Amino acid sequence: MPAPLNRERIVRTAIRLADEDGLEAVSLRKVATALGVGPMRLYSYIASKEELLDLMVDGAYAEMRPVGDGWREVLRSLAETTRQAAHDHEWLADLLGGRPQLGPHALAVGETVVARLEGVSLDDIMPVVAAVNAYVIGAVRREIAERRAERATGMDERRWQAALGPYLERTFATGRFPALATVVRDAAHLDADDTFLTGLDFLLDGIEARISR
Amino acid sequence: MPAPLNRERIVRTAIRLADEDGLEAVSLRKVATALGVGPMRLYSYIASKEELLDLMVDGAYAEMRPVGDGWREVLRSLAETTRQAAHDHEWLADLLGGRPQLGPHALAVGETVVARLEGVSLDDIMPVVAAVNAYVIGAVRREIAERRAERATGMDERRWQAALGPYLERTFATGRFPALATVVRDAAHLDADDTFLTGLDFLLDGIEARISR
DNA sequence: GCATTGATCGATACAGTGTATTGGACAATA
DNA sequence: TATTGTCCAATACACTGTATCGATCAATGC
Repeated sequence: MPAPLNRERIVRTAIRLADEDGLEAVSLRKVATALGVGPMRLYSYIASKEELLDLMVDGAYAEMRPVGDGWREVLRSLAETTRQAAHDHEWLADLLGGRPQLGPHALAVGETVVARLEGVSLDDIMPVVAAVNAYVIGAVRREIAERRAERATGMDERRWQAALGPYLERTFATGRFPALATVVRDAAHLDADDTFLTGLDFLLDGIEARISR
Repeated sequence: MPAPLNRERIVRTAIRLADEDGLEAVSLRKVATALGVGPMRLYSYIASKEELLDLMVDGAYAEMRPVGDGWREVLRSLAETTRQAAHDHEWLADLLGGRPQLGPHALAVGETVVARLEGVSLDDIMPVVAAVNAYVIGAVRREIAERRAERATGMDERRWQAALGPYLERTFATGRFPALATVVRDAAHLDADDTFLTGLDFLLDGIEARISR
């Protein structure tokens, strides 16, 4: 008999399974089997699968370490550490924003960020942090979704256009989306990093305008 | 025998079920039953449940009508019409951003937006639209998640603090999250509309700075 | 020391899921 | 008329989350 069962071991196992084979590989039976116990044993430690998913998310928050001096650096770091966590745990993109994050590690991240937001007035803190979080969640979801789509349509990840070229080419050939076609065909394409950072800078610039008002 | 079966009728039925009882009420069996056919019939029109979900999302895009003169109004309108769709179809919040949106109605929304973005240089269009979309998706997800949590913890939706007060009160009483506690306790609280619009304005302000450069 | 109670935990069971497969009815062809 | 091919419904499979029940075993009362 290995270490005794507890919430943390259950959550760690679930995270491992999700890292390896995606969120749909996380079933209570599989988690239980990986731990060498019967499925019903888990219900001594968690109330439902939903709670397990919440605990997994909070486990991911435990890896996030926002740092930096000054509000801009801190918010940027919050964004990047969240994005990094989603890269390490792609299933996080499916769960982020899906329900309020009130676990201890999520609150700890929030505490660290808020505590370092010098120069931001009390009433501005919530809207500012909420906006950055919203942007990051949306951006990370799209990024992971694109990554999966690329992976699904052959292992080519060189360029969007090459991957789903046939479909888009055909669609644009109908002439129904001329403006869109021009952008996709002729505009410069940023890579994932630059896209993320560019959007983040838009937001931080806008926040700066408010802050220093 | 009613109208003949087709994709559109299947999707409309699935959307109705999701509107009424949430996304987890959408099973192929239930959709089929509502249409008076056997479950397997649906596979003549859709390849999998995932495809049905994609079609539902594209169906929601069909209701979005971004309008306005000038890039700022258009982007604001895009944000608001997306948010409105998620209010009309809460399940949309669960699906938005989860996979690339390439259906005809989603592309049509993109076309409308891009076509109206006068004054934005070609290379800026994609990052700008992507940023607004990312923000909206994240913001809407959080908003819907909060709404559900409020609904779950009793029908009170007056104030966050009142709804999950006990848990937060207890947590803050530990003194581990002093900065967070101060913000939650003492800062002004915006309602959902203002929170959404404030964050959106941050982003649009930041975009404006770039555009007019 | 023995009987009884109470908690603990595994196995079983249930209702539901997405979807593969199979078999039969019917239309079109030879 | 015989045969082939197409369509569609029913059955079946493997799996899900979780309620329930029965047995095991420790602690308690006499």
